[in-house]
Formats: sequence, structure tokens, C-alpha cells
Amino acid sequence: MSLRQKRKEELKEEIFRQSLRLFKEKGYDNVTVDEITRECGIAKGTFYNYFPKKEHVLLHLGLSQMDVFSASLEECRPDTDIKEKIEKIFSSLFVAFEKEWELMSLAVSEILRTNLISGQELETINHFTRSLAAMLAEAKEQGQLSAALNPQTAASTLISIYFHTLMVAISSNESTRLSAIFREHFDVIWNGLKP
Amino acid sequence: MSLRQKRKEELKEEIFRQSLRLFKEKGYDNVTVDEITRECGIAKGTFYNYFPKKEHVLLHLGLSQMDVFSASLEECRPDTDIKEKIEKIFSSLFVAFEKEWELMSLAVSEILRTNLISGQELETINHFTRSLAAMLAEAKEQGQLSAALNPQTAASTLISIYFHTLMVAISSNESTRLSAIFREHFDVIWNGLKP
DNA sequence: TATTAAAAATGACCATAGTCATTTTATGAA
DNA sequence: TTCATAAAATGACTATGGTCATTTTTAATA
Repeated sequence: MSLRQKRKEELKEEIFRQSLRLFKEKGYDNVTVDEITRECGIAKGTFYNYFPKKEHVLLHLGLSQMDVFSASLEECRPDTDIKEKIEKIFSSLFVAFEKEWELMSLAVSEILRTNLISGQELETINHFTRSLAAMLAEAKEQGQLSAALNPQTAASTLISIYFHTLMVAISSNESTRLSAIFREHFDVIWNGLKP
Repeated sequence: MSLRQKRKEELKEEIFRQSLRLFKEKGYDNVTVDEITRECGIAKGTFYNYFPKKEHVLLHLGLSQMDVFSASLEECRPDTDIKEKIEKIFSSLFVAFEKEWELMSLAVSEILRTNLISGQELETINHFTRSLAAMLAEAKEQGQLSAALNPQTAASTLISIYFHTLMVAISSNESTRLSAIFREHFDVIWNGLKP
């Protein structure tokens, strides 16, 4: 990687770090882009070379959650029972989430709002969904899941309750009940509605 | 109701109408508050006496969806099969949604984003959830649903796939597949994941 | 090393969301 | 009808997100 490339990544990381620090200290809305760039010792315009909008800093944070997912997926023993596996994976996502509750809440709101997520970031999300679907497909092969299941849709459904859990927790400010809320909904999905 | 009260409601409605008209014509971001108030023949500040932020106009629109739900709930024959009933209710929500696709997309984004929904509006949403839960509880009594089910959580789960459907459709701009997307997910929930 | 073209940084500038002290209007009591 | 009070309207003003033509830096080539 050229010097230029390296500098670029470093600067982006620096802007990201300083932004988060300020957001934590003063709250997202009370931090101006001017302030961020002043803190980084760069001009205002430079910020916009790295993040197209102020809110994209939050987007960046939110998507880093996906790395937690990948890590958690890797470390799960492949022979684990699928139900347990799903619970573990989402649980570790929630633990990571709770650590940065305030900012992550904002980030999720932004992610949900921005229906125009660009290339790099969209790819991250798709990767998340695909991995989950693949995991489910494998479990289905092994007869651990209903034979009638479409793994793609099932993955999508899990993600829907994942986000829903975040929404419920955020709007009621119950930062500590994420796992519990998820589990309740997961049980519904696991057992199904039908008699 | 006093003259003043009446005027107030009328003016709010007028601002709402004109805003929507302009949003439809030019797109939300290309309409300024100045323009809206000019169109209504009022001063800029007056707008903010009725809507605390520009985006609250969209919030107002989005919440009007809830009325569609209530109406749809009423008109469903009480003896209808619960599965069919659920599908019908959400289907009519989607039909209403599709009619104002562009604006409703924006509205949903805003609603998801605003975790600070105020009194009147929060109440509308809660009412939505409670009605749904009541309906499920009744069906459960009649043995139309799994005996293990918590109606409250089940209602919440349905709402999660409702919003998820909207999100998926919005981000892929498939305005016409709302019902299909919902149904796929609903099937998963209906049958459950377990083998 | 000199030349050049692309990448990145810059900051003056603009547009507009949102504020607020002031003015106008409605209401109801005296 | 007059007066006092509260509600509502006003629009000049401020703050800040975001743009863009210009300048500076980097890296490759001759």
C-alpha cells in the first residue's frame, strides 16, 4: 500500500476516533463538523472527503458491529446445536452493543434511516445476511431445522427481530434487556404461531 | 370548540396539505420551510408553532397509517380464520402504503429514526400493538394458535416483520412487492423454525 | 532532477433549518 | 365598550451542514 493510501486510512480513522470522542462527551447534536476538524487539525472540507455526511460517522460505527458478528460466527464450534448457536451469536452482538449504548442507539437510528447505504457498507450487510443464511442452510441439511424452511427468508426474519429488538430497547431505553427481548421473540419464531 | 381552537386545527391541516403537495411535486429535500409557509400565506415561524421540525410533517403522515389498521381490524369478520385475518389486515396496510409510496417511505424512515415520539403519537402506536395482541389472545383461546404463545410477544413479532418488510422494500425500491415479502416472512413465523 | 497529472486539502461561501424577542390578535372579565 | 391577559403570528437573525473552485501535495515519468 502506497504512502498516500496509508495516510488516507489513518486520517479517516483519526477523524472517526475524534468524532466519537466528542459525540460521547457532548452528544451528537452538540458537536459541529467545524469542531471535529479543528480537533483533528484539518480543514472542514477535508472531513467531507472522508465522510459524505456527518451522520456517516455513525453509520461507520454501526457497521463495525458486523465484524463482531463475523468473529462470533467463527468462534462458535461448528457442531453446536443450531438453536444455541443462534442465541450465542446474537447475544454477543448485544453485549458489544451495550458497551456503547448511547452511540450505538444513534448509529442504528441512522442506519435504519439511511435507505441509501453505499457500496462498501451495503456489502457488509449483505455479507452478514449471507453468512447467516449459509449457517441455517447447513443446519437444515442436518435436520436441525424445519425441512420446509427457506434459509434465506429465515435469515431475513432473524435479522428483522434483531433490529426490532434494538428498536424496542432504544425507544424504551432499556439498555440492559436486549438479550431478553430478543429471546422472547426468538422463541415465537422457533416454535411458530400455528397450533 | 372556540374559534381560536378551530382556526388552529384548520391551519395545521392546511400546512400539512400544502407540505405534502410540495413534497410530492419536488421531493422532500427540495422543499424549504420558507416555501411551504409562503404557499400557505403565513410567516416561517408559524410553521414551527405547529410542527416542531420539518420532519414532523412526515411523522404525522406515517401515523395516519395506524388509522388504516384500526379500520381494517374493525371490518374483518370476527369469525374469520386467524391466519387469513392477519394476512388481510397487513395486506390492507400495504395497499394504503403503496398508494403514497414515495412519501410513506420517507415517513417510515423518519418514524424509525425518531425515537422520541411524543404523547399523542406514541399512544397511537401502542393502541395498534394492543389491538393486535387482543386479537391474537382471542384466537389463542379458540385454539387457533399455539397454546404456548404469549400474545403480546407474538404481536410484537408480527410488527417487527411488518417494519422489516417496509425496510426491505424501501431499500430495494420494490414498491409493489410489499405483500409478497411480508407473506414469506409470515410463513416462517407461522410454521416456526424447529424441525 | 524537472515536469506533469492526479489526488487530496483548503476555507470562503451558500442555503436553509430552526430560534426568539417583538407585535398582533382573540378572549373574557369588569 | 374597555382593558388585561394569554395565545398565536411574525420575520430578522443565527448556527451549521454541506459545496466547490482553488491551491497544495504526492507519485510517477522522462
